[in-house]
Amino acid sequence: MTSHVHERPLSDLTKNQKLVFDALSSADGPLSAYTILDQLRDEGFRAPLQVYRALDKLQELGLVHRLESLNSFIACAHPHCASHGMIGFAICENCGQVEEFSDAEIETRLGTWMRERAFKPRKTTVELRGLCATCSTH
Amino acid sequence: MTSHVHERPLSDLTKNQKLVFDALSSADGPLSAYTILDQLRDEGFRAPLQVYRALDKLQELGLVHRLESLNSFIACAHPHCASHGMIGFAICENCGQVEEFSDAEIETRLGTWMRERAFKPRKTTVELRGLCATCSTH
DNA sequence: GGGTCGATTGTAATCATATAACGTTTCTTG
DNA sequence: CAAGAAACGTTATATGATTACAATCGACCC
Ligand SMILES: [Zn+2]
Ligand SMILES: [Zn+2]
Ligand SMILES: [Zn+2]
Ligand SMILES: [Zn+2]
Repeated sequence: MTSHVHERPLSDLTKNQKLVFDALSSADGPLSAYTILDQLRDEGFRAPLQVYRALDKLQELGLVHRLESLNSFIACAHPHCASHGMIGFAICENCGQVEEFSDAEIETRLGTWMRERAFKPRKTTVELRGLCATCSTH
Repeated sequence: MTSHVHERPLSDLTKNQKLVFDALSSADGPLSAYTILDQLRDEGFRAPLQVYRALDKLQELGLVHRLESLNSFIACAHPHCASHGMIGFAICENCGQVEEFSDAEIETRLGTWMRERAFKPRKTTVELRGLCATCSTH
């Protein structure tokens, strides 16, 4: 049954998808597709497409997010992000730390803007780049 | 005198900067760096760096914006965008149209979020991808 | 004019990110 | 089992961005 979006359990992930997801989950920051590829060479990964295909699926499931301004990927910090319309990221350009957040007010505001213009959203990107609290005081 | 940021008039742009800016201004949508390069071959452009260097400067001056989710660039639709902290783009994935906007409320909200966490912003990216009014009804 | 310094330019080589194309394998369902 | 859908493996290629180095230009001062 696929008439609506299920919460597919992690155990339903394929081998490659699980490997990529685990790599992202255990990382302490975002990873590029090619970094993931390198980390999974020992597991049999040979080509970028193996990573990109897994990433596509994981993003579809809401388990992974793409950071557009970094061309890299990060495991979702929340349980069920697929339900959110807007997800934001604060990215520290010094230490690489990424904080994921959402804000109902911003979501509403963007929703209003789009509705007024009959713009039908598919994906919303909000990325703040700068220095985190720790890095901005050093 | 360079003790503070001047509004450098367009006439102060160098030859390459002006060429790149004109290419973006006369385009009806965002252009990639390599598309710009191709368009400027007749003007003597030979290498990507000639484009990227001009783009860097133009972005610094607030005359051009980078669309992170498209890896491409667009001339600013407003006179003095450098003064805005937050600029948003609504990008139609069907026709390529891009609408630039700003929203004081969202800006405030993001500002609050960052201040509370002592996050020092350098660049804020807000990009809505989807279908414009025209394309979503066809 | 000559000297100096910073910004800009030209060019080649290289790195980094992402997809196309094609065939095979595995999973699911009837 | 048959048949379609999804995932996979592999090669080649497309697209986007930077490093490195030498040459040139422009503003400024002596
Ligand atoms: Zn998330
Ligand atoms: Zn930091
Ligand atoms: Zn602008
Ligand atoms: Zn459209």
